[in-house]
Amino acid sequence: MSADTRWLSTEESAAWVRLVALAELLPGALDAQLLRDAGLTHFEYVALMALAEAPDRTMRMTELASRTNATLPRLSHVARRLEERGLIRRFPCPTDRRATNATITEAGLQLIADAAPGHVETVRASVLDVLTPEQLEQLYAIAGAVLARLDPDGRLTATSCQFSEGPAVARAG
Amino acid sequence: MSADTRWLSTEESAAWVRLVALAELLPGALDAQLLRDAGLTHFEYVALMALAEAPDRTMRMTELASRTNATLPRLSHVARRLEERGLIRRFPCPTDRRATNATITEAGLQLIADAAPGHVETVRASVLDVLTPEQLEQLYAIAGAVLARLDPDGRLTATSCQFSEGPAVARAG
DNA sequence: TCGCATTGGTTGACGCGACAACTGAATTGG
DNA sequence: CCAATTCAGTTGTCGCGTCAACCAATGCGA
Repeated sequence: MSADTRWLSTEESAAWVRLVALAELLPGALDAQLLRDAGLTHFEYVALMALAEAPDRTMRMTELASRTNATLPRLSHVARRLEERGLIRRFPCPTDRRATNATITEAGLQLIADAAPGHVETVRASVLDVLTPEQLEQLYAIAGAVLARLDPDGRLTATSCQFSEGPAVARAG
Repeated sequence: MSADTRWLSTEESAAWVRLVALAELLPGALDAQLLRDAGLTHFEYVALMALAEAPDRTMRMTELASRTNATLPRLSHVARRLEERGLIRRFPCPTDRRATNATITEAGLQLIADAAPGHVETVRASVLDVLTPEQLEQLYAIAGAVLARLDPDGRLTATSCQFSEGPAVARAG
């Protein structure tokens, strides 16, 4: 154990404290709005959105877990609840009988289509609209660098949980 | 309901996805290291550190909750566990008999003193050391802007959970 | 000084996520 | 072609955080 710890400078400490506060408060804010307006956790929303954007609206559990930065047990629990609510369906994969495929139902598509505008509004109000275009780019780079450390193998880091030109639902519906 | 939702641009979506992934993965990483090496949640660590740095190593529950971005019920539960472990003590405030004061014990001071180097090491390895000084400044500004939205009244946003020149424990012990 | 709203804090119930254990299917090595 | 390992997924248990309800003390208005 090295006794020569490099303690944090004032600037480092200040930035770190704010990042920690952000990481603490952001998830709660997202959950609060979505639960209130759509009865969905932010994680559930992201999972449903990922399915909606997938080919055939279907994805393997493992891949869905990767795309949503979740462990497999966690996804399994969430999938059971979503299935009980009729928002997704699960069925064994025909080519690999170990695997399970999940598909979003019409009810699920409808729900996220209804939830999307309010969610995007919240994301804009709480984050995107308070940043300049340069800051947006900086955030992209900074988060990318940190994620490279937190998820070295890059197996996680969902590539998409939003939309550039409207929800996939609109195109797929 | 305004039907004219401003969907996310490609740049916005990319930055947002990374921020969400960061907020999802960072807390788990911090908890994992601290639990493994010190048997403490990151939240418990922050709370103990706040007490260690407070005058008389004592703070009102309400203020401690503010400084740690926590709700009062959450802090109350955590405080009970910490007290059962002998890391803090609670006693009624003499001047306001509604209030409760919390004090960190010697055992608590010892524990965070032991835990601090490893934690700082993790913070450096996963975040600080992968950012340039400019990025550190950018992160400070970006997180500040977002926090102003998430916590408009500014009641939360702990001002310190780290140290510029070594842990307060060293000075106070 | 009485009545009422507010503040400070605790408690209990519930839901979600982590972890470990487990099942069954596929792969690999001899 | 069988044994051992790995992979995909589910389930049960436990701990933590949220919410609502609650109690006690304080402040405040009339």
